[in-house]
Amino acid sequence: MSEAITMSSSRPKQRIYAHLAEIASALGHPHRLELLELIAQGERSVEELAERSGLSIANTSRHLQILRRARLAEPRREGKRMLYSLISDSEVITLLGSLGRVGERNVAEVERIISSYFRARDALEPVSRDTLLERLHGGSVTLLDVRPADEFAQGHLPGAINIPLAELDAALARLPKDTAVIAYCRGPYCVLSYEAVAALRLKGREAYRLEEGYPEWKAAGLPVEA
Amino acid sequence: MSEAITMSSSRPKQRIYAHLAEIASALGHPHRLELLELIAQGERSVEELAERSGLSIANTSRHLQILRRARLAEPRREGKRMLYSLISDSEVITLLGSLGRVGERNVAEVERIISSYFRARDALEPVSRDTLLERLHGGSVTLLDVRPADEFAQGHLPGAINIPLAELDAALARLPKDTAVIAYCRGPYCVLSYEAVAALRLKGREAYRLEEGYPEWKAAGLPVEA
DNA sequence: TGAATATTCAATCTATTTGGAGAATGATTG
DNA sequence: CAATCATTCTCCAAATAGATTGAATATTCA
Repeated sequence: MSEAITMSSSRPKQRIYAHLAEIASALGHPHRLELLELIAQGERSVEELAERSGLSIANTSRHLQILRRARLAEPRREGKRMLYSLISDSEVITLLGSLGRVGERNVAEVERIISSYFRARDALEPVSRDTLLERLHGGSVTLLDVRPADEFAQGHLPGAINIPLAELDAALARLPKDTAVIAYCRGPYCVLSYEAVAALRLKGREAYRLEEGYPEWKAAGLPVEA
Repeated sequence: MSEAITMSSSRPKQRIYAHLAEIASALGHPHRLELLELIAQGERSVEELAERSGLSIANTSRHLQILRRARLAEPRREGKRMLYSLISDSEVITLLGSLGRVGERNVAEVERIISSYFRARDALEPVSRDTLLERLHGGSVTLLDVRPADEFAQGHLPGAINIPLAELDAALARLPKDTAVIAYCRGPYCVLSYEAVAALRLKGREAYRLEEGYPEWKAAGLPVEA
């Protein structure tokens, strides 16, 4: 029997798989996926991450340690704060994108949530990156970033206007009335842009949602403004 | 405070992340990564998987249930056997590839194992898919599949000769003496082809390792033979 | 030193891994 | 059709690992 060989009980492979499993485990908790989405916008302190994710500070810190040990994120100290960022942002964002694609394709409920919430029938069908580039080139379109101001400040799509979702009603005047609006936010599962589009449509504006967010744009190597 | 909005405590997102976390958790154990590598060669029964992974049947079955609930693999019944296969093989293989790339890039020890074991200095530097295609086109190269015969039978690269690693010494005659050999096996971390190359070089043959395996080739949409 | 941030600890609760025993399912045979 | 066999799944029990909170402990700044 060639079992000893066929069995592939090889040391180097198993050591590699042990590390890869640690990375996958680190992605294996909803809170950590959300933390990664937040960190992907730019470096952020533990306190901010706790506030935006709704977790306690201690728990946030604990989760961050796990991301850190798996080499997905890394902190740097700035005064009393620890600012976390992704380690190879574009590789990590690609990995998260791939995870999402498997979910959308293989898990019926994910597909259901996406098509019922993020891709409403009619004209809410999201705009792809290529379509956006085309329409920006054509001219008459306003690109709207609805993330909080500090996330916008750390990087955004070239030419985008920042109006955080909470201020959208008050700041409507800053959006040209006669051009279509394309809104984006943190990523494919972030609902800020979805809600912005709904709100704008209620006001009679022509609005669409970009199907990806700032991190994916940046990971694709497209130019960003800071 | 716009916390309720900024906090992104949105239902649809959290439901999606719960599913994605389940998928990631399913990848979060070395044994399951190895099972996936085996399943990626083609459908396989619980017994075969247990034998090749070195796990007990009960444990193998348990792990397979987890892959099943995460919608990464699926069984079909054939007589008394349950044959497991990947659900969207090319998406799943892409995900595994992306996981591997993050590991190679971010985890120093993974990079170390790979370059010391899989990429020995000199001429053992692995051959890329493009190089393979080029050299196949050029003619004088023998493509060698060193996986077990049943895996070969379920699909292999066009024109490949199958000599399972265990039989390599005995079957040396089947390899043309004057052309270089490029060997491949189950995937980037599979050691069969590595050992085949080492063995062939001991016999004075010119041999190289393809840096990817059959599943990656197939997932890339390239033609396969069965 | 005191205030602000982040990490670690202790405690608790829950989930995962594993082998072994046995149940369930489907094939085979008398 | 019953009896038997092969294969897979489930349940059990013990060990291990993970998640969460509040309290205690660093670390830095003023």
